[in-house]
Formats: sequence, structure tokens, C-alpha cells
Amino acid sequence: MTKKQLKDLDMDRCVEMGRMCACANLRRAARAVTQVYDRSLRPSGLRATQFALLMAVRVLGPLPVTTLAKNTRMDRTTLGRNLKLLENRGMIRITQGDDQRVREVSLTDDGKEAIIKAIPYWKEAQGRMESGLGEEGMENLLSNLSAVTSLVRKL
Amino acid sequence: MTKKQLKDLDMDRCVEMGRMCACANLRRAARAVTQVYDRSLRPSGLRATQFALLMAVRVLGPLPVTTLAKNTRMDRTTLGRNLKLLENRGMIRITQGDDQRVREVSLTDDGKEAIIKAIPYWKEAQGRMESGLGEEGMENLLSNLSAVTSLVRKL
DNA sequence: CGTCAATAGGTGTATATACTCCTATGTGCT
DNA sequence: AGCACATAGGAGTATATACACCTATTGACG
Repeated sequence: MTKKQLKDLDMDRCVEMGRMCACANLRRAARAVTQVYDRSLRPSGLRATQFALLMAVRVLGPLPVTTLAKNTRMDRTTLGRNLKLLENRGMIRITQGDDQRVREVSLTDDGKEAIIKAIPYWKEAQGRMESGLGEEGMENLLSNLSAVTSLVRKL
Repeated sequence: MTKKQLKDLDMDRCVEMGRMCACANLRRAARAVTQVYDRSLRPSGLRATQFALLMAVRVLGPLPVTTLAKNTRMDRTTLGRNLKLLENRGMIRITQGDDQRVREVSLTDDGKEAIIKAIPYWKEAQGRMESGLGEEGMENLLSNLSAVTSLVRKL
């Protein structure tokens, strides 16, 4: 074990790494914020992820699973499993495309209904975040996150 | 179904909500960045979450599970399960406290070793993020995330 | 001293996430 | 047509996350 390696275990250095880690800080913030949205959305019966997914299908659909995965930057297999849950609840429909390999995802009427019912709860959570951060703070945050996400695409 | 509700389903409004949602954007960025760190850390055998957790124990430990949960803003039960995995691999130790209810978490020598081996991989990922975002961009991001996390504590 | 609220923690269950490996289908080229 | 390769998607496995509910212990107070 070299001196340099031992130095890395220094208390000060470890504190510093924890403070600077983009991943740990992003995950912590995501956990915290997800709980805020999940709790607001609870009466709607949707989780934050599910609401976001329904909205994505609303905006982008009907479209193939893999295309949706690329657009939402979600892993294809993760997306598939998340979609399955919404399909079981009748909120989306997954149909065979012309290309036999492709499965087209589209929103059902129940899905639209679910979105309409959930939107006020989403607005409540979103409003609380906007009030807390201020308009400028929110814009700054979103622009930072966008920079991060597009950076990763290049790495 | 009221007019206002139907209006919320407008394509433009749905696009706007997707673009503005703090939760969806945070989660997307967290997914993307986690993959960067996970892939860098892969040769170390640690996930980004596990590395962060070991570092937290290094800095804060030995300490009770619940205290660690508060410090890392992780759900107590989530933390418990994450700790279990590290305990199974001998990287941390969980011992009975004086208070019979309390379990003290501390880093083992194997845990220290794991950190030392993982740090270069973490630095690689962190370095790529820093290069990509620039020093100012990184600071800006961290300060934004910190604002978000502390805001949630108040909500 | 006994009761009871508060605290520390675990279990069951469900969702979210992503990697690896697999099959089926389409496409281009010879 | 037949083969090589690319593409779409699912299955198996493992980790990460959190809520509801449970037990055990502690401490406070009549």
C-alpha cells in the first residue's frame, strides 16, 4: 500500500470526496425530491416515475419501447418493466408494430384519465419546489441537470 | 371532466410539464450519472452507492444506523439493506451498542482496503464530470443540489 | 414500580434500476 | 435463397428505494 493511497484515506480527503461527488449528491437530491412528489401524488395512485412515464407516452406516443427509452434516457429493460406495471393497470396499451420485433406503446383512455386526476397533485409538489427554490433557482437547477444529462451522452 | 382538466392534457401543456418537472429531471440526471460512476467503479467491485456508503461510514463512523440514515438522508430501511450487503462482504461491521436497541456501524480493514482500491476509479469518473462541466459548472451543480436537498428537509 | 410513549431496528411487499444473456425478426449482400 | 449482422425486446439476477407494520428496548411519570 503506497503512501499516496494511504493519504487518500485521510479524514479530510474523505470528507472532501464525499462533498464533491456528483453522483452521491445527485442521488441524494433525487431521493429527497422523489419522496416529495410521491407523497403529493399518493392520492392519485401514481408514483412520480409512473406519472412522468405516462406524460412521456402522452407527448411522444404511440412509439416503440426502444425509442421511448432513448427519449427518456431510461434503460430499455427498466423501461419495459415500468411499462408493464402501467399496462397491467390499463393505463397504456402495448401493441405489435408492423415490424414484428417492435412493440408500440400508446396511452389508453384510462391512462388519460389517470393523468388528468394526477396533475393537480403534481402541480402541488412542483409548486412547493418552485416556491422554495424561486423561479431563478428552479431554472438554474433545470439548466444544470440538462447540462449533466447531455454531458453523459458524450462520455 | 371540466374544461380546465381537459386543457391540462393539451400537448403543449404536457410538454411543458415534462420539461419543468424537478423530479423527472433530477431522476434522469441521477440515472445517467450513476451509470458513469458505476461503469468506472466496476473493476473495484463496488457500486456508486456502495462506495458512497463506505465513505460515509469512514467519515462518520462508528455510529448507529439511524444516525447514519439521518446524515446521508437515506431511508432507514433502505440503508439497513444496503449496509447488509457490505456487511456480508466483510467491509463493515455491525455491533450491538450499549443501548440494546442500537446497532453501531463501523468500517473494517477490508472496508478500508476496498475504499483505497476504489478511489482511483471514482476519481476517473469524477474527473470526467469535472472536465465536462468545468469547475464552475460543477460548483454550480453541487450548490443547486444542496439547495434542493435542504429545501426538502423543510417541506 | 408499572404503564406507556418514544426510539431503534427488522420484515414483507412493491417499485425502480441496470447488466448479462437470450430469442425473434429484419436487412443487406452475395 | 442463404448467411452475416444489426435491431427489438424479454428473462434472470442483483441492487436501490421506501412504505406499512412489527418487535424490542428505553425512559418518563404518576
